[in-house]
Amino acid sequence: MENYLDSIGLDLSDAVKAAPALLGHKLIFKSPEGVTSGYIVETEAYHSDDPASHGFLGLTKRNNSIFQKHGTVYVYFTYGMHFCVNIVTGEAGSGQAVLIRAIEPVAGIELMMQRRKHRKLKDLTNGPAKLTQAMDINKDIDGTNIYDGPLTIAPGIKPQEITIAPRIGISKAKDHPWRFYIEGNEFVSKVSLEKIKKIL
DNA sequence: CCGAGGATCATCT
DNA sequence: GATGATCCTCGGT
Repeated sequence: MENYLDSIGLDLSDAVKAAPALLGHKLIFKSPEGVTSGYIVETEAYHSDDPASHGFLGLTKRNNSIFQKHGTVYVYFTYGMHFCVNIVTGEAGSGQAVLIRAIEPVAGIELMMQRRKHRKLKDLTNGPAKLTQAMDINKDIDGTNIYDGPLTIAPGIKPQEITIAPRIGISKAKDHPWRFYIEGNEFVSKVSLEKIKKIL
């Protein structure tokens, strides 16, 4: 057995398959200050034929890593102050990824509290830019790989119920129901009124 | 609880 | 010059 990811056969061949498959797994980041981790409770898929995907318009300096092999970490900076982290999926060059939108804090909570100005536990990592702030994830790890980089995936919890809902925070292709979250988890950024369907 | 508006800058047109 | 895969504060209900 090579590592955990191979052992569970995590399917990163397609963003829409990988997004729900990642739910429940533990996201671990080793920073110089210490290790922080949390269960992934909310994701969004960005497919290659998707106008909302950063890979849609082709290769640029900023999105280079979304065109690398699956498992590559793609971090981008937006709104002048925020970072968001993605895990690349599919064939190299296809330009698709899964955005990590929220996690449930597990380890390094004190550290995350400090970085988040001692906000309440529930406001620590319930949003894509909040979790990167709490874990201190930035452009430095853009292009690293979850198989051997500082950001990795490990065993976590088994979701009892997964809700599929429209993506949020974007202006294009909002209609694609490619947001996934663990139903009932209080660290999900925003519970949707429009629940397309539920799967186990 | 909820919605509106501001912050702030890399990237793209 | 405009935009954005967001967050926070503030004001109303």
